Amino acid sequence: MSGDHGHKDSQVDSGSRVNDSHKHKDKHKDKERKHKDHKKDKEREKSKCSNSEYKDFSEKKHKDKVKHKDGSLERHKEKDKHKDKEKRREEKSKSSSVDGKPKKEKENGFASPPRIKSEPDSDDFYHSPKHEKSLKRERDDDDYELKPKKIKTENEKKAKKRKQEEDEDEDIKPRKKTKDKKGGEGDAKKKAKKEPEEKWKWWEEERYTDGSKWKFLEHKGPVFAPPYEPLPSNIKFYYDGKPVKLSTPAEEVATFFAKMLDHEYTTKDIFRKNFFKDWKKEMTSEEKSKITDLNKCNFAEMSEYFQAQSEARKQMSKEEKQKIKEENERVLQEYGFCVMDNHKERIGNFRIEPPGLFRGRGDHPKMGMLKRRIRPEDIIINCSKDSKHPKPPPGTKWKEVRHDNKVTWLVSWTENIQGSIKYIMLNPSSRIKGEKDWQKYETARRLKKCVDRIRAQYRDDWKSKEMRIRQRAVALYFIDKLALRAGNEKEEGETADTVGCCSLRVEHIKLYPELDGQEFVVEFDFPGKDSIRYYNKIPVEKRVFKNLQLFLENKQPEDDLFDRLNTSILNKHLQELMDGLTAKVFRTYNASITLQQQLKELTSPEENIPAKILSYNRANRAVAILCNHQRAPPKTFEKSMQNLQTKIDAKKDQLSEARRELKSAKADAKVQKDEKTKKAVETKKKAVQRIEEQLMKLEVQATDREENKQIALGTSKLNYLDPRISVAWCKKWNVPIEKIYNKTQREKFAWAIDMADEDFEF
DNA sequence: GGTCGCACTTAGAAGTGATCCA
DNA sequence: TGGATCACTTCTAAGTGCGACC
Repeated sequence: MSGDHGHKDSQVDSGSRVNDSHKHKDKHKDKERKHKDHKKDKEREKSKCSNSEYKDFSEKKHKDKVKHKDGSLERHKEKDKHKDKEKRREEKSKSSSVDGKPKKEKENGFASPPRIKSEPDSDDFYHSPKHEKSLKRERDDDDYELKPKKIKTENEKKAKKRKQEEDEDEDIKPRKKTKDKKGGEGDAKKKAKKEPEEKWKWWEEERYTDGSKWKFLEHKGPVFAPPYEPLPSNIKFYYDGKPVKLSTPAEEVATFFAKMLDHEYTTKDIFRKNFFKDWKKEMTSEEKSKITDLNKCNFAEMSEYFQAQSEARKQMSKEEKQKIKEENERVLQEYGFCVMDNHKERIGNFRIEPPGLFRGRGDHPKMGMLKRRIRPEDIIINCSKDSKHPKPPPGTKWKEVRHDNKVTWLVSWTENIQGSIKYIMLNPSSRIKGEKDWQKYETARRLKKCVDRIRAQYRDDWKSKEMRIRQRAVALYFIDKLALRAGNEKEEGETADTVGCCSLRVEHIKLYPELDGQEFVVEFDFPGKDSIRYYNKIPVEKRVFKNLQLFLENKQPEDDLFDRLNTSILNKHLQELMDGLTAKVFRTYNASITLQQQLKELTSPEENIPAKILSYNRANRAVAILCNHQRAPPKTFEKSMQNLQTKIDAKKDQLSEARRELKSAKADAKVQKDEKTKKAVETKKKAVQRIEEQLMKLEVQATDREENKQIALGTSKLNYLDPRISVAWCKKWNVPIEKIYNKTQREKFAWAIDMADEDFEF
């Protein structure tokens, strides 16, 4: 079968990974040293491959890497770069307009021009007075894969829904007496009553095919961070043992540090250095001359004050808490929704990020820098011309109001740490996100149809005369087999040193002709996204192994493993193999196909619902391991395991006691032979059975928790697993969908829940 | 053809609040 | 009833990949 690519052997069972925030030597890197052997290398390759295509690429790479050599220029360059970016953005905004000719957009299978249809009014809609015309769109008939299923009649649908609810009830009834956890089915039923009956089924409608994302967009703009509230006068900051009254801007930045005092960050040298540098920029000249050493600063009183405040918040009365809740709800109702093409849609993040200290992951060179406060003057608003534009706070103005319907964001601003753009976008349950998600899984399903051909091709390419093709083929093999990320090149000194497949360096792999009884083993050990360690030992095919040996020849540890390859070359090649194919599609495909296979393998028809859910979680876990989705073990992990073990021990004692009682009851019954003692035996028997079941449950829970210690299931569930596989599985085995997806997840995957039947095949 | 900016997805951590249990 | 625990939500960093531009 196309989907089977040995994942189970290579990673699913790989128990050797460790979650370890990767500590990185500051090896990275003297660029000249890094490439000092390239000339030699190139000559070697020339003689081996008699290939001319490869030769310029490494030179180019070399040139690029040298260009930021002078660290002293970085800040100026950064400033200039930001200015440059801003300028370009401004120019772009001038030229970008909904009225302009739409640029060609490649949308897999989205190909026909839109046509506005009339749509009946509904409570779900939220009309703008300026926008009365309806915006239903037309679908292309050729669009087979993404074609929504035939719309059922209302009666059919209701009957089916009722039937489903009845079926679910059957499952739910016996467990109703037991715990009714949040997100559990009982709860879900209660909540379902509150949810509006009819949700907008965007997946049954036509899609835009001209590259536009919307025709009408209206929103209230962002919610800004609350202004800084100065500390009470009795809370002091001390320098060198003496109290120092700070100016308000300096005090505000000091509080950012004080709030993080308990965090490991504040012990890190880079963090402290960056913080102090940026803090000084906020100080008055007098403060600057007085406060010269961070080690002499004492933030303890501030820190205690914030801790006390946090404690006080926890201790607030019910009424006070309720008041805050209501206020939050009011803000949500006002700012948390927008109107996009006649539908009220939830916004994902409508609050502007508050100022604070930058928390980069891993050994981030910029950690501790001051994330400045974002003001209305930094904000670009995106909405439609004919909408009611959001108003800036009194006395301020927006940087710009733009009407670009080729993008999905509502608000954007440029952050000051990396100079990148931040956005306010819609919630995952929105049409715009859902369509994209659906499309992603359809692309992955198309890969399924041609993956055998692609695999045959890259295996063939392992023998190519051209080094660049061999490298491409080996890299693709890793991306496919190990679900590695593409590995874009990164600007040095700007971010933590992390890599993906194409950016692997020699130091990240070790080759073993034989290891633990296996031939041709490759050991990977590198910091991946978010500086999460990827550690894996896998046996590979001989030809891959030989190729890797060749790639490593005459290279230094800090040299690129694939020096003839980058993500752009790889993706260009993939695009030729299949329309819309990129490196990340392999991750989606392999994750989804693994889930489907594992579910088939692990689900036993005779199992009860909890056992089936355990099987589902195990299948999900197999994918999480494949994708290396790790988490730091919860701080309370050891303790909670200990508590669970105590419970298990107590339950075991209880079981022994119950068994003893049963034995003695049996003995009594033997002697007395009356109804009363017989009944007592039955009661004791039942008690033993019940305790045995409880014990088993606790033991399963312990196993599950232990297996999940360092594995995060959520990421794969939300981003890589085609939800239709899970929905079909639930329908097939009568498992309530609420057991697999919580409310938010059900909203995100509403399209899949509605359209997938039990016989859906990825 | 390469570089860079932009738009968007993917990611783990932190924060919050509901539920459990002594 | 209140503290502990855990599921869920929010936050925002860190990736990918496309396309404009030089």
